Amino acid sequence: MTIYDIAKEAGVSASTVSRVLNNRPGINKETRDKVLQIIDENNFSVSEAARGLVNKNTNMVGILVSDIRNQHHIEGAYMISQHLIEHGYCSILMNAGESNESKAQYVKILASRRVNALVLIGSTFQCAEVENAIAMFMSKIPVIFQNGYFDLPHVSSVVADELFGTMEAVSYLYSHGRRKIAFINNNDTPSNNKKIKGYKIAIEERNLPEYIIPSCADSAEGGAEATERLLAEHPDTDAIIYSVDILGVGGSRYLLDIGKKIPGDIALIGTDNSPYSKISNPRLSTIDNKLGELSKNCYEILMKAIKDRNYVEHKVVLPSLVLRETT
Amino acid sequence: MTIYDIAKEAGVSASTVSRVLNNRPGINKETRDKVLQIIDENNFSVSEAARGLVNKNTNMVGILVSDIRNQHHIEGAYMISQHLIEHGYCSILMNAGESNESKAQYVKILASRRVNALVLIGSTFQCAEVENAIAMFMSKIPVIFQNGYFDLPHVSSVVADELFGTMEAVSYLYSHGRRKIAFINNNDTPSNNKKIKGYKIAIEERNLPEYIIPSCADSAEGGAEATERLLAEHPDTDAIIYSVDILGVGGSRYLLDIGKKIPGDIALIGTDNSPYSKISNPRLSTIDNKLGELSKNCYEILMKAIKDRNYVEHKVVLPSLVLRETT
DNA sequence: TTAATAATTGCAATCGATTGCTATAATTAT
DNA sequence: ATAATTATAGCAATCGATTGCAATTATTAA
Repeated sequence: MTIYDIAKEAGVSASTVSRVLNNRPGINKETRDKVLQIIDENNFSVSEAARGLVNKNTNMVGILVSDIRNQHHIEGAYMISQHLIEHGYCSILMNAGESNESKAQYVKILASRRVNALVLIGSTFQCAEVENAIAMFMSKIPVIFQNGYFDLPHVSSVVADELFGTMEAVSYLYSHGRRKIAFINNNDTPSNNKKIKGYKIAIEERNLPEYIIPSCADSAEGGAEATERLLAEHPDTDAIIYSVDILGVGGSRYLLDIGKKIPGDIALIGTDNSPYSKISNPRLSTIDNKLGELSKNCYEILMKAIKDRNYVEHKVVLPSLVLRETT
Repeated sequence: MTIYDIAKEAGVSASTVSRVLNNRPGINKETRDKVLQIIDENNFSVSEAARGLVNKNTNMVGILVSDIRNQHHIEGAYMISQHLIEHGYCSILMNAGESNESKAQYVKILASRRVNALVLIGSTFQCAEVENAIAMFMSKIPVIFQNGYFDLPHVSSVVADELFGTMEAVSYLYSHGRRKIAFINNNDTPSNNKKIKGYKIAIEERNLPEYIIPSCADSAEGGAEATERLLAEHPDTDAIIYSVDILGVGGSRYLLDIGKKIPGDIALIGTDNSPYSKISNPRLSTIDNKLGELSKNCYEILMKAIKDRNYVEHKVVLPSLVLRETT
């Protein structure tokens, strides 16, 4: 069913139907009502694809998420897509896959769909492949990168200063008497690298020993296992910072199981202030990277950029410590 | 940049470019290479909208999720969209909003985008508004409803027999000596109603008292608060079934805080075998509704339905108990 | 050497909308 | 009653692709 079918039934031309559909002036009320009635009777809905073709505007925004199963990412994507819908835009939410090549591939797919803007959520997009894909296929449309940065003139960014966050955590632990502060990392991402860097700087500043577990599975089990590894290597550890909360949840569980007191023997700080940190037992202290605020900034920039294709902004938000039962 | 621009630069017609783009036979290798080179030099990507217009096929599938922040929903959506991508389809993932009207509205939006199929994830879609919207605007394309059922000839469904699951939980608790078994519900959804129904049947069968808390906030705090309410009303409660795991996590926390032994004094069973149930302390026993299996069935049906527009299937999967530390 | 066949490529219509311009009918002014 | 103006509605081109059919050229057969 097309506007021609509607036109025929209503005894008018397709132009008239189109004008009714778009509330254009200069249509007789009777004609308009008649057309509206036929549209309603036939459950007709306009093809956005055809409309987009002539308008050169798809009203679609691509949201690329590095791991859609990540609570924070999805929360950000959720906020953005809600706002988009309210403004008449439709969002194509995609999970970008593991490899850099596949991530770049998704950029190309969204370019083919001619999205009006692109939002990247997740630091793992920060790689040459994606940067190139954006430079090649998305150079004409606004891009907002949440949690990462590209040196491209039309790409806005919103990042948490994770280096600062981790430094704050070390600082807090130190000021409460901890001297053997460890860092347990899950995987190698630009975001985690910043955390490690912050940790190293803060540790070095205070002449403390560096206890780093560079990688482990991204799960409670992984956190438990890494904590076990850490203690085997450095039994005198008296504080642990985890690169993500879920590791801390598993870690605290393990430490309790082997009879350690938390925070008596060992203090624990996770990262991200995730739901896990709130419900874990004991409740996990955490570095709050203000992901909510990040997302909020992200869609605010997005909205401005959609209106004004040349709008670009770079925003940094400062993390803060949330102290609960593990410190 | 369009195929005409490419054609001009390559000194051929647009038809030729199109044939190269689609790997059609009957093009001289030299011509093909030349065209490919120009395409590459210009970072050209085909407009899927224009392509979809003539092919009457958008290669897009709509995935409507009732709450994208729900870990299970998003996991299902993730699995489906991964498979779609592998098969050359693009998925439009949308969060459908609270009200039934807004949910129906989203169906219409996706219809306008001319998706090739629609996946509904979440029992809350089971309402007249959405059913009507589908009957009106999506009557020609396959629809797969995960976790709910519509009496429409072209709508497939995949559901967990939650009634059975809750009955099993009661049965288990009863056979382990519990006689004051309560049910705590978060919100009023078709899915939860089935759980309550199963609870009531199983309770009645055994002539036990019905302890029901009909609603509470969908969070750990909500679960704690509801558990407190339950005990105020029925201090003799010796087992609780929660409509979702997160309530049980909050509940167990509260019970521990007031000095109850778990499972000594009170046994706890959550629902859905979510990550929360695995990491909570103590680890929560749960009714596993096999959401993973559900999603797997869902995309299998989806793939068949995309190939054969008339394919319809109704699948029921049986939940099972996962026993951990709270029973 | 000429006819027949095969290999390439282009023309033009089409998909489902939108819109500038023109044509016609209805009003109002003179 | 005629001219000028306004209100409506349609024609046809356009957006960026795809494809059946025709046209041209190259190749092979007779």
